[in-house]
Amino acid sequence: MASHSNNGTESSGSGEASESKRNTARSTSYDVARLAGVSQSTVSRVFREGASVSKSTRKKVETAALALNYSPSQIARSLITQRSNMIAVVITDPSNRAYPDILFYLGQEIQGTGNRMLVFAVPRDADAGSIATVREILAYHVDGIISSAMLNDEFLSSCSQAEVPVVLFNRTPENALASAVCCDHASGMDTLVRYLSGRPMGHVALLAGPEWAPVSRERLEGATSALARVGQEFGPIVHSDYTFEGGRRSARDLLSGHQTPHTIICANDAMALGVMDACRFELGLSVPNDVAVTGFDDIPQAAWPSYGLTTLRQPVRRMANTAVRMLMEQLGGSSRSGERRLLPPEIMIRSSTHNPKSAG
Amino acid sequence: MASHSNNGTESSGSGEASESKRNTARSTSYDVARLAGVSQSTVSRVFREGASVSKSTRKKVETAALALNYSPSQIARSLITQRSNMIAVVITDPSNRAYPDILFYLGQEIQGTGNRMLVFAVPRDADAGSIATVREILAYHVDGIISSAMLNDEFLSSCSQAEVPVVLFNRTPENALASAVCCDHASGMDTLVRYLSGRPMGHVALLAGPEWAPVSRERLEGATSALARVGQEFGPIVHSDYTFEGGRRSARDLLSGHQTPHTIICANDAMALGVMDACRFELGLSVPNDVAVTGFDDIPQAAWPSYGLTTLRQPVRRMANTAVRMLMEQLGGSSRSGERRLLPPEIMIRSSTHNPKSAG
DNA sequence: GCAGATGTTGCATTCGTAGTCAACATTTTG
DNA sequence: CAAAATGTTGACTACGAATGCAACATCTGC
Repeated sequence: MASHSNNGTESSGSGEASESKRNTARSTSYDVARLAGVSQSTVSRVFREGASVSKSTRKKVETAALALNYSPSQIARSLITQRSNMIAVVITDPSNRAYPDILFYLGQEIQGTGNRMLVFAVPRDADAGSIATVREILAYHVDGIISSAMLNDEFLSSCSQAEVPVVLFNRTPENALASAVCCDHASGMDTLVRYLSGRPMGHVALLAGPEWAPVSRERLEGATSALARVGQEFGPIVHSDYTFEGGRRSARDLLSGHQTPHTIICANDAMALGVMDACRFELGLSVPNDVAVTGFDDIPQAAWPSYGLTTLRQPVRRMANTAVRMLMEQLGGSSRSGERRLLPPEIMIRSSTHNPKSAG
Repeated sequence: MASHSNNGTESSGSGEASESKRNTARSTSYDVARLAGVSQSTVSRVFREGASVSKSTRKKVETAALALNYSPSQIARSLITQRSNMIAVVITDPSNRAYPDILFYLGQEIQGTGNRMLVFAVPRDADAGSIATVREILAYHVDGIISSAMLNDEFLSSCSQAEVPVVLFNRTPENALASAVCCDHASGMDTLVRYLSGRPMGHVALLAGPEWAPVSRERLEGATSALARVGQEFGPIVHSDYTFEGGRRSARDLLSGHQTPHTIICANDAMALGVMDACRFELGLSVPNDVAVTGFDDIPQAAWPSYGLTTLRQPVRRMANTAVRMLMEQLGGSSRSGERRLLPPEIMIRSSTHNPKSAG
């Protein structure tokens, strides 16, 4: 079936002395035009939406294009149309286990809009805002930017000047130069605390992530204000590193003192599961009878029977969908920059906490 | 001569009168040239490696560029240099939990080479090889392709014709049109079986993934030939769906018969952990005393104390590094297409199997 | 059969940068 | 100081597709 080597018309002999200068392996609209016996403009029109081409001409061109395995160069097209159909996605911090999922879902959603995802990985969050990075991104003429790293004002105003809309992912901008879609960590913590407060909570300890992590900070603040709101006092606040091991270590510290907590609210699941293992296998404590534990994220293993962790599910998929949609709306002009969208996490009640229903 | 956008020359502070003809938001090399009082060629040279520019001229240009927030357009540059500095990465099957990690590490590695990752997500593996997809990818003038989806010959020969090297990721091509880097599932299974055979294995059952999944097939075949090689008979082969739940169901089926296995070799960790939970919490069996269980992948929770799953670690990070390096070598001309690189997985011996050392 | 309306097509130009070549400036050498 | 070698710069064109405009073809109504 692959007979597309030298199709008829013997056109190769028609004074093609240019054979020697064939340094490009790709065929161009001129090649197609010559083979189809039309002008380059016509070829261009065949490959554009809503251009005026007669049926017979279109057929000739399509046949020629197929024979030459031609498709219009997005690069050349971008240059003239000022649209690249590429969306930049900025990520940082290779150690953050949330990024693979975020990247993946953003890729899916961007693909769904007919655009492509161009990935920029910056070593650390702090570097993300640098002027070198924004230059590099804008150099690719991307149509928009979705960033899960914080971007500073200089970065954002460069984008604004270049008329490239920016949507921040789980980061809250301080001005209207960017839109944002975030998980509503505070309302999530409020839901969780409200549920927990259906029974006596005893001493409450908080296990936060790294102090510099914005997301951890939001979760921590959400938890403390929620606790204050229901009039619940709370004990020590410990910072750890978001890992399973860190959770274990912190649990040992927390529970070896003389005033041990009865409830531990953790800033992510990995730490919460570490806490649970430390309780059960090292400290001989029962979860939830001696200690209630909660997490955040709802990673797959939180649902496994051996844990059954009560946690909050960050709606990554919907957040990705929303981020991409917001960007598209701005590109289409039907929406302006500066919009904020907060998506509430869903509470997943499992066996690591007292279930009010079963407690009645 | 067309007059390019005049961003500089007179202080743009209040001179927004030229707003009307300001159709391009980005400044170009002409703008910089005018502001610096040099030619466009000179500006271009300043931004290229190893070009001959005098010190004073370079300074003038750099100052002007900074003032106009200029950086060379990658798009225009790609058009003329025939190099885009973009690597296409093809992924499929959103349900495969391995993809986020692969995508992430590939992104990191590609970034490390000074290139960018352009992501193409195709709905199903079968569509990946379609001619429409390859057209789309080549339209972006990508310098190379890394695909974790199988690509057919038509796809590969299109790439070959366009002189775009292809590296397959965990897929074995049938010809020399593409290179490949794969996890050596067979040798991994061999290592695992050799380790297991240090003691009597009893009845051995195999829990495979979906029948259509190439990776599952390789793991299964690797296990059966390794078992045959050590003279170990093996019992039923069950196909499941790679999930925790599927593992649980399969364990119930396998272990409720009258001839129950003493060793279950699973094609991935999720299923293996499901098997372990079913054994312990539903069937009242001890792991490893009644049943030994092994997995594949070494997902984080395999190492957690409550499981301690013996498994094989797919070296995703090194595979990503290798894939990118192979691509770069082909781009640099120091290597040709058709190369195969097999990276052996690392065996992680934990408590879900009898450890020969502790058994002595 | 003809004027006017509509539909198709080609020419020439444009997008922003790289790179060739020739002109000019500067330094080195005899 | 002249001649040659070297260094620096600018004019111009190529890359590949999109598009305004004009030319041409076809169709409509009378």
